[in-house]
Amino acid sequence: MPMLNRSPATEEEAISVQLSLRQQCENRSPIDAGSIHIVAGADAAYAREQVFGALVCISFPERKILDQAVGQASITFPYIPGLFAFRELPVLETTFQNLRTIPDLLIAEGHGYAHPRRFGLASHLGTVLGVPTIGVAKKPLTCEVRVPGPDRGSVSEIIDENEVIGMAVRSKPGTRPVYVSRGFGTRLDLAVEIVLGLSGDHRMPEPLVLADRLARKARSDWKAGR
DNA sequence: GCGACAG
DNA sequence: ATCTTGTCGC
Repeated sequence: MPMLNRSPATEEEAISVQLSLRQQCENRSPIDAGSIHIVAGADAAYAREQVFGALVCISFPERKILDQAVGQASITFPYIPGLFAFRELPVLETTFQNLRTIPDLLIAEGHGYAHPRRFGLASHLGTVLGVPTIGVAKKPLTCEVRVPGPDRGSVSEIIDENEVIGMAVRSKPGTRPVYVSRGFGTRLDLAVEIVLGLSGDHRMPEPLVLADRLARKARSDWKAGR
């Protein structure tokens, strides 16, 4: 089954795609925490014109690795803040096809609703795959955030245009907070709950740490064999 | 116009 | 994200 999706040719086209898919995203009713048993993390690593994707599924809340997959693609879109999804989406879709397990929830590295148009990578990926998602980013995108308290579990709201669009979460003491938002089929409170349930050993939730390592390994394996 | 700007 | 050794600090 060939993948006929092309990357947008212009920024304007990319933005209109976001505005269109956003409607579809908002249609999906949110899942609840009780239905989450398998959580996946998604990440990518770059080498020149190649990008390597990785997905790792773990059990929740036990954190046992259940399945994982990698994928490779050529880069087809530049990095533009606000349009980041168009850079990583193709390889993550390919990687998802290589996965044997359908996760109950997918964690993307980047923002979901906490986005200028409320449709970041996490929202976009979830909408395209039909899998509930949340976004976890290392930095806020557009708006500044109050700093949460020093204790693990402390949170502060990310507010834009008088709306709470995400949460800064102290996932590990002594490190900078992570920026959490809902994606496709999820709510912010659940997103925060999951992040706190899967972090602590590291600042980022475990599935993202594992996916990051796997993507880097896929890249080094590729470099070694050429 | 200038600076900011997920990864 | 990536290019990259040593180094300051807990």
